[in-house]
Amino acid sequence: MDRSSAPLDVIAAALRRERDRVGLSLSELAKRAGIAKSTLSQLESGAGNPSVETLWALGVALGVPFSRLVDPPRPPVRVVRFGEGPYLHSEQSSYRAALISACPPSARRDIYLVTMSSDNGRHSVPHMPGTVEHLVVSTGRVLAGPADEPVELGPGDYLSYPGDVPHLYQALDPDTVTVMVMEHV
Amino acid sequence: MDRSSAPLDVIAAALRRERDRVGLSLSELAKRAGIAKSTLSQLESGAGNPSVETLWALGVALGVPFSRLVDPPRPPVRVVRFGEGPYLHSEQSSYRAALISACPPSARRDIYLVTMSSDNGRHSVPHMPGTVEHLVVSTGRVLAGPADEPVELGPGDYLSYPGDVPHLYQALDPDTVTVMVMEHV
DNA sequence: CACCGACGTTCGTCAAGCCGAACGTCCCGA
DNA sequence: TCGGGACGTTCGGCTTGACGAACGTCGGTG
Repeated sequence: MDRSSAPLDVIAAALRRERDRVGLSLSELAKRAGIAKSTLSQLESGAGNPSVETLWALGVALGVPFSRLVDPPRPPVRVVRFGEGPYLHSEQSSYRAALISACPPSARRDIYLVTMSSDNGRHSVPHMPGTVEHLVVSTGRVLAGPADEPVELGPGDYLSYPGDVPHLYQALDPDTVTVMVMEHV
Repeated sequence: MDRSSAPLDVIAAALRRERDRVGLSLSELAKRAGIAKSTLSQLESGAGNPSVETLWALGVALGVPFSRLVDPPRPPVRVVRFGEGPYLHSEQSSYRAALISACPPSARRDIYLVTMSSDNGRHSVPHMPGTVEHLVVSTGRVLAGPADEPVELGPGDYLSYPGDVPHLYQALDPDTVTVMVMEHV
């Protein structure tokens, strides 16, 4: 089987990391998870390809969500000043979306700062299946949501909807600003 | 092994669901994932306990993140009007954080709308390990970040930092509003 | 200094995942 | 009506994950 993108070594690292964060010995963790310590030893050394149940049991015993074991780690402090972000200009002139926090390798969300100076609106084609969009309006009024049931929003309002269907974003005032979280699941 | 909380049936259901969402036949999906269709057949029928590699390959072939296969489903459209959220009042009077999008059962982020009318600031104890906080300031100036290296922010500015260390949030102007995404992994 | 317990690793056995091949079913076109 | 193709399921085999037992190492103790 192709192991190029396989998370086996990531799992190995995560197991070690989480285990000594919790402060458990290998033997102790194995006992709590109900698996043989030989098995755990091999997994932590990078050998082997655990079954879902085995990994699940380890996640439970460690008190961490399953996903924590299959993709990695830790972020630094990061600041993006207003106007600094790498802006994605649309061919529709007035729309600008700044990607202020891109999805790290296997994370699950992007954060955009969307500015729009009123327009006939922006229609978006569906994104990846499972995507969810979250909007929080900062300034101005906005019409957004699934193409067949858009919602009008004002400052401070929040809206979420599936991103894997056609949807739209339309400024109703000049100079609107919205925070958008695109959640990839 | 204890199968009470094991996600095997969830996986089976997810595989079927995702497969016919994508519109692939069992044979076709097996081919693309590089696994035997007999294997896939058993998995979809709920039998068996796939290895991580097998499940990973299926996730890649389906174009869905790994986690999508071990925990379920889909969100509706949801709106929270400004001021409607369930506010978490702090003992420090001027701080209000509205949880506008709570973390679904096994998701990975909460979204808050934080309003603060200037104060001597709010110090927060560390959250769960692995937590990351993201801030986008809507109005006013804010001093926020890890307790040992806070950053001053203005409207539109973005900041992220580990949430599992002591950190602070302090309004520098009256009536500040910030969108905060608390990411649990 | 020898003993004992806890640690993590290694080894042989058994069970189970994964595989390819063969099978039964359905549908469409000759 | 028959044949071909795609579908999903079932059946031996080979491979490999998971197990318990035994092992070498380290620290603390009588």
